[in-house]
Amino acid sequence: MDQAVIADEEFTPRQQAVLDCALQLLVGGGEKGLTTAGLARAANCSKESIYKWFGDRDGLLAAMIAHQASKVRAGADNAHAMDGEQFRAYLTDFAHDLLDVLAGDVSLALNRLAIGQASRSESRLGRLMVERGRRRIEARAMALLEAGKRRGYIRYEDREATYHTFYGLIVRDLHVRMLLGEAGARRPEQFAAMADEAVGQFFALFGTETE
Amino acid sequence: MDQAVIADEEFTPRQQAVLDCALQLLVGGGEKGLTTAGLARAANCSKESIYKWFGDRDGLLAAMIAHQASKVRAGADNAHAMDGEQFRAYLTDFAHDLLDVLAGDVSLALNRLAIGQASRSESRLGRLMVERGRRRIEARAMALLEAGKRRGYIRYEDREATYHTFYGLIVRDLHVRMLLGEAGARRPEQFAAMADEAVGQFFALFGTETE
DNA sequence: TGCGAAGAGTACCGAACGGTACGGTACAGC
DNA sequence: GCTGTACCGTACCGTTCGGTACTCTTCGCA
Repeated sequence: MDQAVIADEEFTPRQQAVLDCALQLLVGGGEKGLTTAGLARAANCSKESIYKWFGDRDGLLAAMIAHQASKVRAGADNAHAMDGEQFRAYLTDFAHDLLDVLAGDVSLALNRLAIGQASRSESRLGRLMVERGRRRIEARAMALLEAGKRRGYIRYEDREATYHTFYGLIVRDLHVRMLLGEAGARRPEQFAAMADEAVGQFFALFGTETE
Repeated sequence: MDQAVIADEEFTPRQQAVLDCALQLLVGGGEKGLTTAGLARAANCSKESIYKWFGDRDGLLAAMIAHQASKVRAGADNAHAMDGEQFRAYLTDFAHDLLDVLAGDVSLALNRLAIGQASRSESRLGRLMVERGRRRIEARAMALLEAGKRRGYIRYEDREATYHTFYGLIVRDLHVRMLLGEAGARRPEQFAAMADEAVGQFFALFGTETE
């Protein structure tokens, strides 16, 4: 809006290396751990190059978000003829992947960064975060739900609302608690069980088999 | 832990006024909008007094959280003989109150602050935030669930898990989206409908009336 | 009336950070 | 060999902010 929006165009390998280094610094020390001087030192590049490539600090942060989002690949949408068991397995996979993504170090650090800056400037980073990171996995879920409905495994009226309910059943308050740094909230070994339970509840609400 | 933990003891009225002013600054400008000099100017007090009262900046932030938490009053737990309709109404009230609290300006600002600082220092503020703000409303919900179970309106095994599911049905991904500054996420006029729907889904999962 | 505590207002210090400028170096193309 | 380009490393600048010190006023109290 106020500036040329960072497009999907790839950065040079050198720039990507710098961005990865920046992400690492951000994960390690939070927003205060990511300074231009520190990044230049850690990435063996000059501050001048950083400013030449990304404009200013906000441009760097936006580039980091775009770069990280470009690395997340949406799971292939194998919507071939699936039976009910496969559909349930796909939903469970999605739930598990969602929990894994949200609990990732880089994801948490970037979300913390975007949230910390959300108060002012109408949150340009927050918008980027939602559009780049969220839409992708959301689209995967939407396609999955649509396929399940078409085959009669589930029924619903509003697809968006249904997805949001599914999301709530999976994530609950885990995301915010992880963002707050609550150590007990990150238990990846329980993600499988949590995904199973969420899918079970989702079928209880929207399934067509029993009831 | 590392310092004398701020207890519930009340601050002096003068100090509370300063804390309220600090909260206002935080709401208005985010973390960067809250500086000691700015607070001193806005609250007509001296920086030296701020440091004398609260120690350092972290102490001020912790005091702000404690102060704000002390203002949130948990709804009276009217667990008298209630019928199913009343129980459902209580749950709906809880859901609506929860959405209102999470969407509040001060709550969002404090959560953003705590999340922004959660990366380092093992998130002392985050812990404070969870313990002070969350436990209270959580306790109210727990008591409500317990009463509903005792009277046979709902059934469940794990009370904590049941509460978390209820929370997920109510909040979905709204909280994080509001924290990210997504304008479309704050629609207080829809909170009533959302609370209704969440309670309906909750009963579909845990209710005993119509299987 | 004198005294001491509390606190406002201000000046100040040191450190950190964003951003810029400059010198030095490797390399590609001619 | 000459020149332009890209880039590293570093020094530098202006600003901001956390935190401290000092003065002056107010007010309670004996």
